[in-house]
Amino acid sequence: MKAEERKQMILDCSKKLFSKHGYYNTQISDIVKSANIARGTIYQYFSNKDDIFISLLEAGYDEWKNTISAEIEGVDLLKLEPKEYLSLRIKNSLSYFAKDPEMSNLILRMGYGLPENLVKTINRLDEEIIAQITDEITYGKETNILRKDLNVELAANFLIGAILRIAYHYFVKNVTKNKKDDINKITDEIVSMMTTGIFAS
Amino acid sequence: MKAEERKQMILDCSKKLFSKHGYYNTQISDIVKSANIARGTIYQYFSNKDDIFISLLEAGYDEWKNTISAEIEGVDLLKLEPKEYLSLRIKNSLSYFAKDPEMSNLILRMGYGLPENLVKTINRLDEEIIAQITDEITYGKETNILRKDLNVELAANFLIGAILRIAYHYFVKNVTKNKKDDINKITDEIVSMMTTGIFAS
Amino acid sequence: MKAEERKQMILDCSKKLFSKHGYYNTQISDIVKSANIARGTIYQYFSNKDDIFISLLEAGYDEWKNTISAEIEGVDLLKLEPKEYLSLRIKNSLSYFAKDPEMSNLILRMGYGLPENLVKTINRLDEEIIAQITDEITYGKETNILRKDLNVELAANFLIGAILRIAYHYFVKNVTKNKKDDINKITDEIVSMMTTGIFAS
Amino acid sequence: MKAEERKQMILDCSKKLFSKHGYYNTQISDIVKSANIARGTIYQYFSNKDDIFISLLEAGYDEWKNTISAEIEGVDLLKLEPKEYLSLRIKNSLSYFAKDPEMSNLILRMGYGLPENLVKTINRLDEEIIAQITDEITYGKETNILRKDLNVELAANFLIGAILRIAYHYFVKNVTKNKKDDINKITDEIVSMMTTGIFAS
DNA sequence: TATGAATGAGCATTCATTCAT
DNA sequence: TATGAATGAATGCTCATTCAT
Repeated sequence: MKAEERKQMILDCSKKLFSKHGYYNTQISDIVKSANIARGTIYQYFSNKDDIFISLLEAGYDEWKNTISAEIEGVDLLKLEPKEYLSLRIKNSLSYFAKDPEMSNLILRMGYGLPENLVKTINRLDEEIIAQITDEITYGKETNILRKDLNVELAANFLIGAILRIAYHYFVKNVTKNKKDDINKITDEIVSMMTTGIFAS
Repeated sequence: MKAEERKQMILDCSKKLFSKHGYYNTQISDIVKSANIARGTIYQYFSNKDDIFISLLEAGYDEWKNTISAEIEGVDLLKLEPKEYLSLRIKNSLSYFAKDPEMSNLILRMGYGLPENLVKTINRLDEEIIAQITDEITYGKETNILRKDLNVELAANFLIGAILRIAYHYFVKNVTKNKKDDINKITDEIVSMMTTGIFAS
Repeated sequence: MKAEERKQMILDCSKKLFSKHGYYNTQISDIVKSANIARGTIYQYFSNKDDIFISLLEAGYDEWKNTISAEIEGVDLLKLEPKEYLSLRIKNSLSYFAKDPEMSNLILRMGYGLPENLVKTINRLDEEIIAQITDEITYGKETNILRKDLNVELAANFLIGAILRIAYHYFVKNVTKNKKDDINKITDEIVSMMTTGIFAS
Repeated sequence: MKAEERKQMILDCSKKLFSKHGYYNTQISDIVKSANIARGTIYQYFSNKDDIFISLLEAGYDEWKNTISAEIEGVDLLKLEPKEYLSLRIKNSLSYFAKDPEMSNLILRMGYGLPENLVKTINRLDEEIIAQITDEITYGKETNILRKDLNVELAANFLIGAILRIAYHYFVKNVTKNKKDDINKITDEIVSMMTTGIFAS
């Protein structure tokens, strides 16, 4: 087996294991067993455990970005209907994630690298939150406040995903000084997007 | 110091440390040092390291849910303008996260529990994705496709948060059989929400 | 409750636990829970864990010795038939052990204080040895070498008990210089006892 | 050093230490120090501390059983005088224990696995019991009840070993319902063996 | 005398990485 | 280049004992 092939094989095995058991619960010994190579051999291809994980992530993000761009080549953005354009972009991303659930898990899941029982707890708590939102959206549909054709499950995940990301971006990663103002502005913008969308009329 | 106070103090110290260094890189010895108690004392209040982390998460989610609900009490949902209602709900959540960034970090950040250098890599890759989306939104504004008043940074995070969450929900957590159909349906729904919002006209 | 009564109650609880789980697997916290007293109280009656165990053993051995002697008082040794005398002595000891199995366990069992799975292993190995001896005694009876009325199970335990004790006494506890001579002499004496008994003809 | 040799060396070092200090007071760190290997190396050969101890016991019992059987091969049991046969068997066992006192200690000693001071106490109490029996046997000889040529020390250990083993077997391990009957029967059998031996006349 | 929270030394085990062959 | 035995720092948890109340 060629060096490049072998390196790729190690990455494939690692992806499976990291995705299934998380970073800390995947041991080098698991990887070498799965790849059917000797313990030391792995260090001929990667400088350490981190290096493997990072290689995977870099490759995953790269492919994601390429997937997004690739199919847009040859399409004149300005000739596309705006909605079609957005649609195309979203479809590309979703296709990428749908194609490779293991890599998607590495890129998307929260709390990877935690012990299994903690992950369970997190999932349970998360589901409680989603349930609450789901109930409200259902109620909104019944009372004719929300569109009858709204997919409740999807809308709930959409909203929670958007809002949590924003909360993390503005209040954890970049802590702003004037939070109160921010909250109002941010809220208004979200509401505005959820009301009239993002397109110019 | 009363037992309840001491337990709370341990939780506070743990929250700081878990939030800053993640689950695996926070050692029991760090916590006891920070709480200025003896190694064994912590096991009088918690049965193990997991228990501390779980206690924190449970409390955090609880407070989040209470924050959401609390201020809605006494408000007649049906008497509120739909947009006002949505606004109130979002504001409550954001307020909660803005108020306690450490807990927010535990609840919101992806990849907690990973070694610090991996988190750095993830953040870098994430930023590259956001940059790409940001560019496109900016371009969309310049070309009058998107609303001139759109906050680019916020819209980018909004979109990426919503889409990643949905990708995780449909393609990692609940793997569907007919992915192709799903992708199309999901995409249409997202586009629809981003175009005409979620409200009944 | 009087101090003396309470001390006795602690000893009773300890005896049960030590007998059931061994020295190392009986924790002070188990004892205080079982005795329904506070953690610190136990140290008002005993200086430490060892002290409790030793107190139990001392009391047990004392009672054993008393049981042996007690019923002999008033009996003129020389007026008793030799066999009756031996019989009385053995019966007294057996009665003592039969009366208090928990204490007997503390005094008699080999390997107490070991983790449970080790004890299991020891028991298994011991049974294998006994099985081997049992087989031989059975064969000896069938071939008319041994008395037809011999209780096989009892004889096997009798022999193994006697021999192991002697081996321990002469070769572990008091290591002798001239082992070869010793082995021969010891063997002869055992055979002699097993042939014509211990009594003067 | 070959793998098999190294494993054996670890076992040898462990045997010494377990025999000297007992199971609980022999630490893994003591073993690795004594074997002059790294802490982790021991776990390449044994899965845990128990495993080492069990390996030792299994090997010890195996060798014991082999020692017993080995030298009997080629000897026609039926052509041997009964006493010679018994003699051979006992000699074999004693030889085994005399040859390897450390292993013998693991197999024979009561209470291994207890803290050193407890073992001391047990030994003291045990000696008191033996002293009492010794005294009586001496008296029996002086009064011509017991054979003049009886080795007092040996006979005392013989009797106590046999009786304690039987007590443990019948009253601790297999608790019988009708103890009183049992005691009488057992006593009679013991007395019978100590009077006319085990052989068919 | 009784309490039980606090203590902290002690220990088995894990696992990424090295390096001689 | 491949191997896999050896390494040893690191860590969560236990539990007998103390002591202020």
